[in-house]
Amino acid sequence: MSPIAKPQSIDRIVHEPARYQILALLSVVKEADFLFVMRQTGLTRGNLSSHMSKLEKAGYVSVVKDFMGKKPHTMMRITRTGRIAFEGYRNAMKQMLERSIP
Amino acid sequence: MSPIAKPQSIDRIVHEPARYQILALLSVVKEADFLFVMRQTGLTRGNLSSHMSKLEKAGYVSVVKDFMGKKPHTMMRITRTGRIAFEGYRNAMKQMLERSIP
DNA sequence: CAAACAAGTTTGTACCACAAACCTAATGAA
DNA sequence: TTCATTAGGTTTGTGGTACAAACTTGTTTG
Repeated sequence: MSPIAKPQSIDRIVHEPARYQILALLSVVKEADFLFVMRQTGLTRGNLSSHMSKLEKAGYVSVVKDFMGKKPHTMMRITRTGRIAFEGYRNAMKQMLERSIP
Repeated sequence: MSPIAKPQSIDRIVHEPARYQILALLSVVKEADFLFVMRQTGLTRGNLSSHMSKLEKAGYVSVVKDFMGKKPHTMMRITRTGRIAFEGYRNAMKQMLERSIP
């Protein structure tokens, strides 16, 4: 009966605040383009790009690049897996924050 | 009126789950020795040692080394600053987890 | 044409979490 | 006594990471 249970299975992909923000945003819209996400989250292009890669590699978002007129245009969506991971993280963290602290 | 507010000021010292665990434990006891914290958290000696250093450097815990009989004995407590940081983190995270998600 | 801009990607840097190796003193076996 | 093991930690080594700055590729503007 340990008073402080272990925060087992904190998903490190979601645990990073910048990525949490991205997932939180994508979880409330059908899709969003790169610049929109950049402005909403306040991330720089470089950071957003690398966080997006990590999320994509984890299968948490899908990215579609096409052209809008003649300019490249990157759209992203949260995947089913990503949504499950996001919700799982929220629940795990809520438990951790409530647990056994007077 | 951004739907996803920035998780401004997530304290990175507390944000690491291992350190959160340590602070959570220390927040409910007057003091604890190294081995007790090690067993409760499940951390290895090495990891606990380095996390303790980081917490001490941040001023979040105080560490007192003396001898118990002839063996070294390390006691730690959470500081006032540490308790404030810990509570602040919990509040910030709770807000982040509740905020604007349907 | 050249210079500036748009939309991203890659590189460089400083840090970090964890495990493995190490250290110092005490104890146990022979 | 001498050698190995244990106790209680600390230091080092490694692989990874977040962020900013530099770069890329194509387009628009003067």
